[in-house]
Formats: sequence, structure tokens, C-alpha cells
Amino acid sequence: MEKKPTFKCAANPEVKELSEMLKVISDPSRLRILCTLFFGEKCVCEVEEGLAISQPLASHHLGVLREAGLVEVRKEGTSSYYSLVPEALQKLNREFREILGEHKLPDRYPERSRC
Amino acid sequence: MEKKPTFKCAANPEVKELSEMLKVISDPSRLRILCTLFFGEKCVCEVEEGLAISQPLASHHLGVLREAGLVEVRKEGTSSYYSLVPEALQKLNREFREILGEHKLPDRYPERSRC
DNA sequence: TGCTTATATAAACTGTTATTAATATAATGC
DNA sequence: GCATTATATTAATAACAGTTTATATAAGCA
Repeated sequence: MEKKPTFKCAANPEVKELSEMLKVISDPSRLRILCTLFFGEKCVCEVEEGLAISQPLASHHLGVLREAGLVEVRKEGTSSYYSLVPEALQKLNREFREILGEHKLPDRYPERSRC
Repeated sequence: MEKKPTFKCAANPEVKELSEMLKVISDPSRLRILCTLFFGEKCVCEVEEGLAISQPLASHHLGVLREAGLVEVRKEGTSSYYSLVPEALQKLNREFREILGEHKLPDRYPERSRC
């Protein structure tokens, strides 16, 4: 007999989904990569230099961001140019607000009620 | 001779700060705890039951959230009641928007420019 | 073909962290 | 004081993730 969560919000699949996305962007290198990509696409060697990390490490983190759907890649010659996926960022912002948005706080907090 | 990041945004201390906070909330159990606390304060045993996790685990995650300043605790008898810290959540939302807000995307993306 | 450059992949190492089990603390009531 | 309840802490385990080193792929060029 296995226990089940009794809080509805705790069983919300969107929460699990958001936590996975947050895990991806919570690595400092990856968050810094995202920051730089707001200014436009960058190739791996630019990320490497811009963040002062090794080439395999830059490639690895870009790969994680790509798997998560946050960035996409365009190949040109021997170079790979990475850029943000605007829709993914919009979705991330939306889900963050929906789950952790400050507007969810009641005027009088804390209070006790069912969840 | 050590290399230094050449991207200003990559050296931004706020980015490092945000990544640390995201790491705290990216754990699924902790994100679920935060969700339930939006409805009001909860004692450890309520969190434990509500999420179907063990008592020491609930206590541990609440402790991590507390160290991060996201929740605070009120002791009453043998019980500990945890609640959100509204200011911390507001700050988190603000920094998230400042660094990852969709408004930062230029109308025409991707484009190439200095960062 | 061979050489260089850019990127990706694989393996190994390391450090971190979630989780569990066991134990300790601290308050309450008999 | 003793037993019970709620919570916190500690130690041990196990899984995971970031990093480095080494190697592979693949395009461009002489």
C-alpha cells in the first residue's frame, strides 16, 4: 500500500514539469549562456570565450539547453550557431508566474486553508 | 594567467545569485512545498502527508527553503509551522523577470550584436 | 591527400545532493 | 519522572551532474 500526496497542488504535473526546466537553467554556466543569447545567436567558440569555460564544457551545456528546447542550433560550415527559442522562453515565463507568481499570495498572508 | 569572461552579462553577480535560488526551488519536492504554502502556513506533518514523503525528508527540504530565506518558521508547542516569506518571493519574481523575462527578446530575433 | 579549425562525444573523476535509517531534542500530558 | 508526539539532526547510502581529459567527426583549404 503506497502513500499518495493529499495536496492537489503537490500532484500537479505542471509543477514537475517546471522543476525540470528550473533544474536546467539553475546551473550558473547555463544561465549565463542564456543571458548572452538574448543579444543574438552565438557560436560555441564565442560562448567558450565569453564565459571563460572549456570548449567541451560549453558544448555540453549548450546541448543540455538544446535538449530542453530552450535553444536551437544552426550549422554553417564548421560552426554551430545557437540561439534562443522565443516560444520556449515565453512558456517558461508563463509557467513560472502561474506556479510561483507573487500575485498568488493572498492579501493577508499567512492564513490557513485547504490546498 | 587565468581567463576572464568577456561577456558583461556573464559576469553579472545577479545571475549567479539567481542561479543559486533556482537551484533551491528546482527540486520537485521543494517546489511542491512552496506551492502548498501559497494556501497558508503548514506544519511539518502536514507537508509530510500532503506530499507523501518521510518526516526527515520534509524537515530537510523545509530547512533548505528556510536557509534560502524563502520560508520562515513559527514554533507552537511541539509543532513547527512554516510559511512563505512574501518579500523573498517578490524578489525572486523580479530577478527572474530581469534576467530571463521574455520582454528582453528583441522584436527581430535572432540577431547579432555585442553583449 | 593531408592539415587545420570547429564542434561533438565518450570515459573517467569528482563533488554534490536526495534519500533513508537511526538517533536526539524538546514539549506535552499522565 | 515516564511515555508520547512532533521535529530536527546525524550518518550512511546511492544517484546524479559538472568538469576535465582524451578522442572522434566533419568541414574547409592548401
